[in-house]
This record gives sequence, C-alpha cells and structure tokens, in this order.
Amino acid sequence: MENEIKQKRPQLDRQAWIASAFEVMAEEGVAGLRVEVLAKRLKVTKGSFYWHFQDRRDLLMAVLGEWKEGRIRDILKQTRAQPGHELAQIYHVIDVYSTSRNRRGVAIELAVRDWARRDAEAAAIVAEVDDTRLRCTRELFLACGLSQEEASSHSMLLYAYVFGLSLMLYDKFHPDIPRLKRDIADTIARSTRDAASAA
Amino acid sequence: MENEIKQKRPQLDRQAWIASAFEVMAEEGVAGLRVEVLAKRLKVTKGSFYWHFQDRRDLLMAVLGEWKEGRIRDILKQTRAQPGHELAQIYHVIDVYSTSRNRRGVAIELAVRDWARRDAEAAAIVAEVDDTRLRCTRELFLACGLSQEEASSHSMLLYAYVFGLSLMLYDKFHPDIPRLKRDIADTIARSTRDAASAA
DNA sequence: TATTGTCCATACGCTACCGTATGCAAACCA
DNA sequence: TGGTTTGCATACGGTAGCGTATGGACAATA
Repeated sequence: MENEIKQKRPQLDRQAWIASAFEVMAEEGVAGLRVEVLAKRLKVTKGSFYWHFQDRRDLLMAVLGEWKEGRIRDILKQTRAQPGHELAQIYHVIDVYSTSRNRRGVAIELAVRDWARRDAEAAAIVAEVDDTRLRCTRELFLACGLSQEEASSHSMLLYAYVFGLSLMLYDKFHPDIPRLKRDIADTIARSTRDAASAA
Repeated sequence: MENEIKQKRPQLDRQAWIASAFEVMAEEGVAGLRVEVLAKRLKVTKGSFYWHFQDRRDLLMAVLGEWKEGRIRDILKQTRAQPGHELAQIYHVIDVYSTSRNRRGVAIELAVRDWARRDAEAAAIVAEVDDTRLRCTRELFLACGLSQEEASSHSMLLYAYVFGLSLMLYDKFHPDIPRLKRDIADTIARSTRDAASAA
C-alpha cells in the first residue's frame, strides 16, 4: 500500500499557523491575513484555527511577537563585528537589509509597518525594533571613530535609506542600479572615514 | 424659515468622491476605501456612487490619476530653484517631504505605495512619479556641481531617506530629533559641496 | 474495552461589502 | 405643463469573512 504515503495528519500547532501567517503577510499584507484563507492554505478548516487560537487577533499578536524576536536576534547578529572590521560590517548591514537580497523579509517588514500605522500594539513593537536597530548600527559607527552625534545621525540615515529604498520603484531611473547602490553605501559609510581621520 | 439653511443638496460630482477618497486613504489605506463607507461619509447612499462611477476600481483609478498629477506638479514646483540657490532648494525639498511637515501627504504616499506592491497599474504610476522625482532632485545636485553619477546617487539617497524616515518610529532613539535630521540633511546635501569644491 | 482528551469538520448566525435594479423627486426643457 | 434628464434612495442577491456550537474521529489511558 505505497499509496498511503502521508496519510498521517500533519497535526498542526500554533507554530504552523504562525509560519503560514508570515507567508500570507508577505504576499497580501496584514489585511489579507484572514482566518479562512489561512485555513485553506493549510488544508484544514477554521475549526482547527479556533482550537489553537482564541481569535484572529490572538494570531496577529503571536505573529507580532515572533517578528519582534526574530528581528532583534537578526540585527544583533548582523552588527556583531570583529574588532577593526566595523566598517566592513556597516557595508554588510546595508547589503543584507536591502530588498534585492531579502525580498520576503522586506515584504513582511513593510506589512508590519503598514499595520503599525493603525494599531498601537504593532506600533509599540515596531518602535522597539527600530530603537534596537538604530542602537546597533550606531555602535558600529562609534567604533569607526565617529562622535555620538555623528554616529546617531549616520545610523538613522543608513536605516531610513535601506527601508526607503524598498518603497521605491526606480528601475527606469538609472542604467546601472548596482553601481548607484554602491555609491550610496559609500556616501553613508565613507563619510565616516573622513570624520574619523579628521578627528 | 431660517432652519432651512443648507437644505440644498450639495450635488456631488466625481471630484467630491475623489477628495473624500483621499481622506479615507490617508486614514485607512486603500483596503479601507470602501464604497459604502465613503457614501456614509458623504451622507448619501451608494446609489449616488454608482451613478458617478462604474465600480470601485473606477474610483481607485481616478484617485491614482489625480495623485500622480498632483505629485508631479508638486515635485516640479518644489525643485524649481533660482540659479545659484540649488543647495538651499535641496534642503527645502528634504524639509517639505518629511513626515513632520506633511503628515497627511505622507500617509497617502504610503497608502499608494502599499497598494502598488500588489497592483500593476498602481505600480506603474508610482514608478512614473519616482522617476520624475529622482530626475528633478538630480538636476539640483547637478547644478551644485556634482557629476552625473554622484548626482544620481545623491538624488536616490535623498529620496529613499525621506520616505524611509516616514516608515520609522524613532522617538525613543535620540533626545534631539530635529538636530539629528539637520545633521542628516547636511550629510546628504553637504557632501555635495565637498565633491564640488574638490572638482 | 470503555473513557477521556486532542484536534479538526460541519453547520450556523451575523456583518460588511460589492454591484444591480428599480423607484422617485427635483431640475431642466419644450 | 407634460416629458426628459439628473442625481440619488431603496431594495435585493450574492460573496467573504468572523466567531460559535456541536459532533466526530482518533489516540492515549485506565
């Protein structure tokens, strides 16, 4: 009876629902995150959903919590530089957080931020994540020799630039986008060296 | 019969619906832009709506068209500098397009861009607007003496920064945000002078 | 083998929408 | 003053979605 493969019910848990929720959020945004749609994806009915979750908001809050933890873990990891290699790490962060290398992550990021514009709890989480990220990159700039103020402003510029880029549609603008991005990364990171060497 | 004031029906036209649609979009995003909700706002029923518009998409396309025209008009206006004052104009653009001075406009901007992520027609419009804006600010940088490549990358950095900032929640990060923004504006605009004077 | 708990299906009521059909009053016109 | 057009109201059918209630299959347990 080899046709009986996978007759075992997957036995869903909250994690499976949450994982699937991230998928839908990346494609459709928070508004598209519907209980019955999600159920169809997982090939069960919403009866299952309401067993694992109290209601839709319960899922949303779980997604939010997981997103926060993941994002904070990630920024800590991406900004952990070997002493003396902080500048390289800055370039690395710019690269990793750019849309081209991280389409799915950016889509989720934008969905969460759009959500946060109308939901206080989501806004609080986003604020925490932003604060953490800003601090982490500031540390890198500080290690490059910038002053507190310079490091703060460069950190904010880096961060705003990366996510701002993900909002734009710029294909028509320039024939060599990769070069453009390199130049911009240089502008953000290199003025560092000027300031550092001037100090 | 002074109680009869304003018994005159406002006689709605497409413009009134479109204007109201922008309001709703700023608050709720495109997903919140529902025919019956809009009708309730205008104190009529959707019978009126379907007289002026073929369907919901008809309204959305009208909104999109108006948005595009307005944005292109605006960037042309904001980047029209008196010869010799291009650098000041760059600072002006950064200021005008920042969230704090233009909350409603930014909200609409984000709503449209969120929409564009899932709708090809909206994406085409956004691409046009982005291209126009990028070219306009590039002209300013060129007038400041930057090379083509430098002007392009600075234009893109300026633009991405401004809209990226509107995605962030950074109140906790720094005690003096205005100063931070000034420093960033200097970084974006001033490296201009370095490059120009170095040339 | 009866019992209980786990996990999901089915069926239901309810609301918010979309779009259509039709009625209707006021304004314009002849 | 009767007819036509304009601009909206009302009523209807249909879908999608939320949350609840309840039943049932299956596994572990006793």
